[in-house]
Amino acid sequence: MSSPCSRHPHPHRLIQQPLTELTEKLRSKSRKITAPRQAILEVLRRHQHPITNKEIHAALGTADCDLATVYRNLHTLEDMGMVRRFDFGDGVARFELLEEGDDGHHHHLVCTGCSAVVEVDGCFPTELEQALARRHGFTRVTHKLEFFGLCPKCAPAAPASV
Amino acid sequence: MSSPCSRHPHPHRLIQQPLTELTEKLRSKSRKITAPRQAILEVLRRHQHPITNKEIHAALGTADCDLATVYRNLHTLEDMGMVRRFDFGDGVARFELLEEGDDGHHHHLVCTGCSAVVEVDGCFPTELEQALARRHGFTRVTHKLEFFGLCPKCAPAAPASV
DNA sequence: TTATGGATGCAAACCGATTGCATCCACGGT
DNA sequence: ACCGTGGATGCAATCGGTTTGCATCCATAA
Repeated sequence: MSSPCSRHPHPHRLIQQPLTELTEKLRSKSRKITAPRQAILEVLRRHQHPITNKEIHAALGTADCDLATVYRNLHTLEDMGMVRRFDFGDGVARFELLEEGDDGHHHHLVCTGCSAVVEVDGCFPTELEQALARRHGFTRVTHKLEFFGLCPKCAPAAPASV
Repeated sequence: MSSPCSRHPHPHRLIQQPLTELTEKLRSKSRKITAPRQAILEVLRRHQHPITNKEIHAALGTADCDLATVYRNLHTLEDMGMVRRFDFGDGVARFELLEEGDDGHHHHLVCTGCSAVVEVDGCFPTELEQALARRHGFTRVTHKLEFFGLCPKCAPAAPASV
């Protein structure tokens, strides 16, 4: 359901820095290395697709902590640039752990049937984004872009059109 | 703050069908033409940028109705294809009235400072979207895309970079 | 070892949005 | 022009995701 596409690997999502390296980053910014934080980072490390606060909380297992703590820590990690927040338009925030030096800017292809997620490499409208910024005098322009569709498994019985 | 760019008009947002034509569309789908509905359509007609339920409710004036009625009617209008829902990522739904025959697919450039909105004509990643769909076997692929940045008025005192 | 400020647990609050239910009224049928 | 009916509305309760106030706890530096 959420296995990466084998023919078109997305390496930036598969390799992950070890936990110690992550906690070291916490230490370097004088944030405390607590049990909930380590557990949350461990969960994030194991997931290559955006994951919700609730899913993180559920995946903590024995290292359980309060849901509010999960929310607070994801804010902290986001502020520190260690995770990136994604919005699939369903009113639930999702997060991905970032590699060192990666700003995490990429997009997803989400199945509207089963919620399967494909990581999309590359970013398209960069030139158009700059033209847009210039035209309207905007600065620091970025964008949010996500794709939605039906995955092969969820394709309708009588396939209509592409 | 929200005046359309004069050098690059966005006609699809400026002309609007008369109210009678809108209510006629309601009648044709056997929905009742009620006072709240007319008032809501009138408000939508006057706004060329996406507007929230709460903003619509506030703009009703004398034709006031319950906020829940606004929510319900926007669902109805969306189902009928008369309005399109947009998501600026702040957890609040926004709506635009659609022209006859327009599916409303377009994007926005939103100022993160003052929330000014510029309508963006044209749609970019169509070819890439199809390539993406093909590659992963997805069908009926669409996308959500919105741009964010700082408008000229909100540009920082010491401008950094584009 | 200590003290100190950040982190946590718990519960309440918040906010956009939805819904159950009684009442109301727009509209087709007569 | 009048009825009857089912959709529409008002009101209040509810829901789900998220945030926050506060007392307590504990990771870290001194």
